[in-house]
Parts: sequence; C-alpha cells; structure tokens
Amino acid sequence: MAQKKNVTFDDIAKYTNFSKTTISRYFNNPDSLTLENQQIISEALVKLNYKENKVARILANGKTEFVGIIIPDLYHHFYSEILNRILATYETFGYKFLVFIGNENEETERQYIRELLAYKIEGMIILSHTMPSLELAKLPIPIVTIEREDEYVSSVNTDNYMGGYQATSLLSRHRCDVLIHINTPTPKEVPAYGRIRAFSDFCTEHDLKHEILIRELGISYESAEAQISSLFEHLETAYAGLKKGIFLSSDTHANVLLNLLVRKYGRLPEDYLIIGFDNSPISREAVLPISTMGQQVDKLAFEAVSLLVEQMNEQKKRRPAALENPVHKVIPPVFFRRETTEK
Amino acid sequence: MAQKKNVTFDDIAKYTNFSKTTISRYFNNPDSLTLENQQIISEALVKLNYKENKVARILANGKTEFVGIIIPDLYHHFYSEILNRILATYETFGYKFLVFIGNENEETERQYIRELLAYKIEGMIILSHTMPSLELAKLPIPIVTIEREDEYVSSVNTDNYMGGYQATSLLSRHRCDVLIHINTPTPKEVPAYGRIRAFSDFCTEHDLKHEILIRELGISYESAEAQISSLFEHLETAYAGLKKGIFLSSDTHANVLLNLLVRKYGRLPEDYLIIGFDNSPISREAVLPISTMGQQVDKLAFEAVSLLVEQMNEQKKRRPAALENPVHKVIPPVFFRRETTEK
DNA sequence: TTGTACGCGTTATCAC
DNA sequence: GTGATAACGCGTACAA
Repeated sequence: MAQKKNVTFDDIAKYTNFSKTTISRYFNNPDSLTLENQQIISEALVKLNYKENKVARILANGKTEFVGIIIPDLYHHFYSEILNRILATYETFGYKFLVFIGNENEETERQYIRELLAYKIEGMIILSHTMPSLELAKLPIPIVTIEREDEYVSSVNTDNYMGGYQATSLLSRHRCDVLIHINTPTPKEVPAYGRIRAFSDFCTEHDLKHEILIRELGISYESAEAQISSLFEHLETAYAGLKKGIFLSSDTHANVLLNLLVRKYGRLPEDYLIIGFDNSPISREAVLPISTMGQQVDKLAFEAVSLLVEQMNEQKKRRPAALENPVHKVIPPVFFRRETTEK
Repeated sequence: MAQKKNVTFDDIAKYTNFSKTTISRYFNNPDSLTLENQQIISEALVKLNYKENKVARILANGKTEFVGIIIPDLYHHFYSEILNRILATYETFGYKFLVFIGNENEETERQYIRELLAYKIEGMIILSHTMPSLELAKLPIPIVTIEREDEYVSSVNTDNYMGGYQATSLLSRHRCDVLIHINTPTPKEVPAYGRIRAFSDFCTEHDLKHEILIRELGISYESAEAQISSLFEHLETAYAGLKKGIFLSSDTHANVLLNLLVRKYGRLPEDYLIIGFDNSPISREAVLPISTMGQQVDKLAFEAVSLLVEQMNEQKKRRPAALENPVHKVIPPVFFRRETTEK
C-alpha cells in the first residue's frame, strides 16, 4: 500500500478541468453544480479511485465527529451492553467513538482525556467513577455521564430510587414478614445509592420489619459467594419460619443467593422471595429465572448520546450558550416478574 | 470553548523567539536542542497553556495510531471480554481504537470500513463474520482476524481442535458409556468447527459410542432452552441408565442443560457429566460450577494486536515487504475442572 | 455557477 | 543547533 500517493481534490480538478473548490463543493453542496458537471466529477471519482481523507477535512473545518468514552470495564454486563448501545448510535448520529478503559487511576485517566482532546473529540461520555464531576465540568467540551456522580455535569441515570421503591413495595405486597436489602458499600453521591434510600424509606414509611445488610461483596463470584453465604446463614437463623422478601443490589448477587438456596434445598423454598437489579443475562440464565428491576440500557445509552449531540451542536453555533446548567435525565426502570417472586 | 483560538507552534515560536521548526524538534527530537533552550520552551508551553493537536500531526506525517475494530456484538461475553483486552493494549502499544459494531450486513460493513479508511487507520482487527477474508485481504492496510474464517488474512485463534479433543478425552477417561456433543450449525471454515471435528475424530479413533446433535440454538436463552430441552428428553430416553458425557459448544448452552437437570432432579445426577466451552462467567455463576474448556482471551487479544503492530510497522518501512503470506497464530485452550465432571 | 488565494497546525527538507 | 519554506488535503471567504 501507500506506494502510489493518494488521489486528492487537486488530481480530480486537473483531470476534470475544474478547480479544487468545485470538487469540494461537489461533496459539500452538490446542488450548486449543474447536473452534468456533477456527472463528470462523479465519473472522474471512480475513474481515479478517489478515497476521501477525513483527517484533512478535520484540520480544515475542525469537525472530527469523534466522541470519547471512558468506561470502567467490560466485564460487568451493564457496561458492555451500554457500550454496545452507544456504539450502535453511529447509525443515527454518525459520531465515531474512541474508547478507553478507565483503570481507577486519576492521573492515567487525565492522560486519556488529554489524548482524546488532542484528537479534537467534540464531546465525551464518562462511565468511569474515577474523576470528580467538578473536574470534568472544567473541560472545554460537553460531557455526559451515565450512572455515576454527576453534580457538576450533565448526565443520564436510571431512576434508582423508583426502582428500589417499587421492588420493596412489591415484596411488601407479597406479605413478607421481613424485608431484607443486601448491597455493597455505595457512596451517597452515586445514583445507585437511591436503591438503598428507597428501601429504607419505604420500610420506614410503612412501618415494616426490615434489615439492611451492607457488605463488601467484591467483584468476583467467589468473594460475593463467601459474603452472601454468611449473610444467608444469618437469615436462616434470625428469621427462621418467617417469609423473607430479599432485594439485592444486582442480579449477580441475587443469583448467588439463589444458588445457595437451591443447593441447600434442591429448589427455592416458599419462604424466600428474591428481587435483583439490572435485568442482566444472569437473571434469565439462572437455575430459576430471577425477578429483577431492569435498567433500560438502550434508553440510557441513546439519551446520553442524544443529550451530548445537542450540546455539541450548541458549541458549533456562533455564540455558544455559556456554561449552561447541567441537565440530568432520568430513565425509569422496568420490573420483570419472574419465578423468584411468584409463590 | 473554542472562544480563544488554540495555542500553536507559531505562538510558542513568537513568544520564545525560536522558529516553528525548533518547537517541533522540542517534541520530536529534544536532544537536538540545548538544555537551556529546552527549558525556555518548556516554560513557554505551560505559560501559554499549549495543547497538542494530533490531527495536524497526522496530516503532516500520516501516522494516526488508529486501529479499526469491527466486532459482531458485545452481548456475548467472549466479544466484550476480548474487546476489553484489546482496548487495554493501549497501555502497551499506544494505538487508539475506533470501534464499530458489525451488523451482519455486508454493505453496511463495507461502509464502516470506508469510514475507517477515511480516518487513515493503520490497521484493522476483525471479529465480525460478515465479510469473506478474500475481500479483507485486498484492503490497503494490515488485517488481523480473531476466531473467524481467515483463509486469506492473518489471524489469531484458539486451538479449537485441541480443546475439543481434550474435552472429549476427559469425558472418555471418566468412563462414560456414551459421549454426546451438542452444537449449533457451524460452517467448516470457522475455527470453532474444530470442536466438532475433534469430538468426532476422538470418538472414531477410540471406537466410542457417541452422538453429535446439531440444532439451531438461536441467540436467546429461551430459544436455546427450547431446543436443548427436547435434546434432553432424547438423552433421557435413548440413553437411560447409561453414563452420559456431554460436551457442549458453549458455557451458555452447558448452563441451560445443567438447569434442566437441576430443576428436574434437584441436583446433578451421577450419570451426567458436562463440559462447556469458553470459561465465561456463567460457568462459575451457574448453580453448580461448570467444567469448561477456557479460551485464553487475554492472549488472543494481545497476540492479535501484537501481530497487527508488527505488520503495521512493516508498512512504515521504505520498501514494505510485499503481500507476505498470512500468519495464523494459535492459542491453546485451558481446561477448568469444576463440579460437573467430578463424580 | 465557478475560480483564486489563503488558512488549518504540524512535519520534512534543505540550508546555514 | 537552528531557521525558512514547502508540503499534507480540504474548506471557505471573496471575487468574478
């Protein structure tokens, strides 16, 4: 490759006896040429086998149509699905995505951002939790975050509070004697904290017997199993004979509990109801399909890109609206009734 | 943003009374400047708050450090993990990745490739199965594929044959009375077909009673469950009383079968041994940890990028080696012995 | 409707 | 060790 130099507007211009400008217009404003001249150029393009060079175009007009993404990892299904959906918006908006895996190190992520800015990205979507939104807000391009601390930047989040409230309410309607919430330590600024608040609020408001169990559940199945196993023993002894409604922070953790139960009893006992969160694949693949409060990942992703595109367009105007206040969009969760709540 | 124009080499040159050239050299060949002049420029950079512009650099020297990726989806854990690992090689090689989700449509993927080439990517990694390798081979940049048809392009694949052979061999050593392989229709050109060939070869060579069950298992849990459920009934009747060693095409499918068994019997019966493929999370999260032939996804990804980098470097030389023959790297699988083969 | 001339920000090629 | 100048390929006033 790269042996022969690439065909440029100049070559086409010489070949067709037009000027570079006319060739450029053929691409950007074809109606300003006569139909026959469009024909001539069109034929010359195939004849010479012209390939566009967007790098030159960017340098000339500044529009890269690049969006940067920093995402913590792709092991959690939530992240990989949301990335999938974000990338798929190419069909709608035409933006290309430069993706970095955040690695929990602030200085490294700053480096990623510098690199992204050097490539003249027009906006960024951040899912990584590493950098405070206050710092992100100072960047010279629009930022949209998804499901992370977002005080100073625009964001799209699931309505975690509503999700937690509905899940708890549903367990309560099933006349459980005690309601349990199992979660991993969660900072108050993170949207997912709403699940804990909602559980607590609902139980307090309705004067229900309940317990909130916060443990460091780790990221591996094994560490979660170790922790939840001990919580399970606690439940078995403390609430023996009572009907237990258990709302867990994720489907992964709900599945761990379900497995412990099925291994012990060969089935899910009558006195256990389980609700997970996320509607991730494991909730359907589990030994019994797990009822779950699903995040609408497709909408989260689409709204995030959509919001970002709006703000990027604003930047392209003559006099961009000054640092407008952050916009926070909220997407309602959707409940999936499955076998772990049907008794 | 973009209110104030960006600081350029020109600005720095004027400020420091050097020429643009010297500023450029400061970045690309600092040793050619005196230490004190490096100091002066260095200070000017922070003073003026210079931000590099890689787009201009690309236009001038042609090196984008971009690699294109076309991947079928991120719902299958294999793909999301491999993408994760590929993106993570940024730390090693410095290449940035432009990612497209292939959507099974040849013309659309061709469009993606045109777009990628317009951005002057230096190479591509293809996981999507849509375009024949013959066509890929004609592109003007190096290509590396992963786990797909690869006759005419370089590739990195798992040693599927070895994986299938070892899995079958292991089941045979457990003295199963009959060996079963369950798979979805797989074209012979795809590396994963080696699993079927290996199963068949091993059974034939060792004169073992066996059956290969190929069904369209679909992509949803529900469709797989429907198919495997009927296969399960077949196994229960056709091989009642016999010890069955079952090797499935993926952990997802192995999990479906395991669930059917546990739901029916409350546990995994003695006369069933199960081995999956991939070592995906479900193999650990299942109600019983599933024995599986794991792909070394980290190595697949690293070797793919590594191979691509080699070939891209070759292209940058004065006289690039002509269309060298495709290189096919093979990564051995690793067996994970878990509870579904331990009786 | 079409053309001229210059700008975008960096690197490469010579000189000195 | 440093500088002047010409690329790189396209967009865009401004003119015609």
